[in-house]
Amino acid sequence: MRKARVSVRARSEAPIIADGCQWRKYGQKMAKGNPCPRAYYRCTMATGCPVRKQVQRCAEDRTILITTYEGTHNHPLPPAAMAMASTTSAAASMLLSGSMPSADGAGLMSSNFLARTVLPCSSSMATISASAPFPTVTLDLTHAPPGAPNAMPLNVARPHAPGQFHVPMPGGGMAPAFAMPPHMLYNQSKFSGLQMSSDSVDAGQFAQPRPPMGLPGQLSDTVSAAAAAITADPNFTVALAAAISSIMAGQHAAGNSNANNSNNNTSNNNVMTTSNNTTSNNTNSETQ
DNA sequence: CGGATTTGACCTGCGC
DNA sequence: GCGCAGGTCAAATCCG
Repeated sequence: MRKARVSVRARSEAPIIADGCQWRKYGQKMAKGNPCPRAYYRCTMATGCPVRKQVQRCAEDRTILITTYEGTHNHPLPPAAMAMASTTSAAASMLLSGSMPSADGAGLMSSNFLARTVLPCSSSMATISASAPFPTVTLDLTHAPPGAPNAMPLNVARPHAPGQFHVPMPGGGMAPAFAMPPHMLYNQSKFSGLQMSSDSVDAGQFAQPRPPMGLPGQLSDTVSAAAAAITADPNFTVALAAAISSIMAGQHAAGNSNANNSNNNTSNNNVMTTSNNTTSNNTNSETQ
């Protein structure tokens, strides 16, 4: 079963993006063709959490940090991360619904549709790769929001692999992607869940102690606060990284829950839901 | 002293 | 079959 990956290209001076999860470094290798070493991290927020991430600086511009997430959290994530996951899960759903073996045509088109539908306000660039060994969605945050001092057209220098699908997000800044009201975020998560499998939605999405339908007031407040914090936080990549982690978690949950109905999902195997996983202390909330 | 990081060795998959 | 590159392991080391 192929694993879906979500990679985030972000401009960061720090050696690693603080995404709210606890990571333990377990290896480092020099990648061919890149003078910068690639670091391997494993999630240590819960014992046995299979989530891993690779961190590598872009060879073309070392201020860009490429973080690739793989796997799924098997532990709960805080509501704030869940809210972010709702948005990013949309990107993941695009990936999973559009990167299937036969996704060269219609699949990618639907991805485009989803991209425009779900992330209408983001100026970030979502790249869906259907030809890669693993279905991969790349969120390119190197396009800083308007007014950002270090906004640079880095993307143009990046060689785009054939088969990759770029979805320019209309809108002003990337932050607005998270500026939607909480119910919107939740609807997004439902939407992305519905793109996949109903089982996934039931089993994986929001496995936290809360009603499956609708957003309780308390959670709504939390999410709202999180969204506000995110939008107000200049360090947007932190938030996104946490969200990506959550996405991957959702994928895993979907995969698990789909174990008994894989025949129903052959066209979109392993779709993700926003699920249960969650990063606990999000850096955003910390910084607020 | 315990946990995290470093780093060389080892394993595995893939291309030639 | 062989060599290479990516990924992981685990002992040594570092740090709070």
